[in-house]
Amino acid sequence: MMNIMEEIDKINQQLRIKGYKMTPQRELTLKVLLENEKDHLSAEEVFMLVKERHSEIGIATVYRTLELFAELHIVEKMNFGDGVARFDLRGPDNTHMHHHLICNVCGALKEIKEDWLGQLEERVKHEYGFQVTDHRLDFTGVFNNCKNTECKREGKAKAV
Amino acid sequence: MMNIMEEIDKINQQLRIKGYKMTPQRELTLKVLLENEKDHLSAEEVFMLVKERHSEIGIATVYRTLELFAELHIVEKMNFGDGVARFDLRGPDNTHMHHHLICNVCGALKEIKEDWLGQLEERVKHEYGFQVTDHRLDFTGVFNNCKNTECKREGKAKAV
DNA sequence: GTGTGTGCAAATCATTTGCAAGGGA
DNA sequence: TCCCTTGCAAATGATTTGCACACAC
Repeated sequence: MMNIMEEIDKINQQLRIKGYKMTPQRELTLKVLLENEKDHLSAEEVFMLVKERHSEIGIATVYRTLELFAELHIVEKMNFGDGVARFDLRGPDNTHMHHHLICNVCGALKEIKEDWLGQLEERVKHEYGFQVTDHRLDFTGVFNNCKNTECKREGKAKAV
Repeated sequence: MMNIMEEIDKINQQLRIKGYKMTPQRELTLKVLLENEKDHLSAEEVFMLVKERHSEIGIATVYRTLELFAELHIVEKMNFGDGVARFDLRGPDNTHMHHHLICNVCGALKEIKEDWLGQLEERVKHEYGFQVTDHRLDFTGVFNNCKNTECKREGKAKAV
């Protein structure tokens, strides 16, 4: 993975190209996302983490920033069924090539950082006449080594 | 696909086993789901369709019914990013073996009624020590024959 | 200055819940 | 009777919006 400052620079450029500015709020939001890349943070979680370093920020700004990042394909807005939107950084080229394993028992969420769907996308193209631009693949189940039998899916999307 | 009355009977039994009753509201909700199997209806859409035949029903009942059906694995509660939960009937054994194609241009949603993930589930099991119980696979992109270039994803999950 | 970005508070919208009443075993 | 179920209205909680102000080019 790239250096955080490099990432920020690159996204700074992306913003400028589209006529947006890199503000302290946006930069901090980005840092928080980069530093917690493995967790799939909700807007509220991002807000609290940003607030630790920049206490004047308002939650509406975080929502607006995340929405902007989603439009620019910097992050992906996902919903794992716990009632809040969660934000997942995309890859270096803003590609989306990872999948999720979600443990039913402890709620842990692990990423598979590979793209397993090349063949299936070909199949979709030929059999269904559908040109794929993005995909989403989540597996739910249980980790063999999941010890956490009492806490049942408490709505946290914590990295494993 | 099975006869609607047979389906209802079967689900009736599932309910009884768990100590629940088949009420007119539940039966109508089920009928609406079966009759619109290809559309992925939201709770509000189900509510309006049920209301046409049973005008006294309250929307809370529909929410509670759909939640119950989801617990019993009769339907699956899904989120396609348009801000509402949508409900997808499961197969005859309450299995979940279909995938989605979502057109970015017209918003159409088509189901692939096959399970393409057997191999990948094996891979997850061996490489990640994760026992899969369910999965979700959505592709977004464009249908080659999508004519609908002006209407951009209006939030409807209409069957194609 | 013009337009973009921000914080605050109020508004919105889907969904959930409390509660009193209905109805079947 | 007991417990499940329902409709209504009110509550909830995440997200969005209106607005006045601040800031950068």
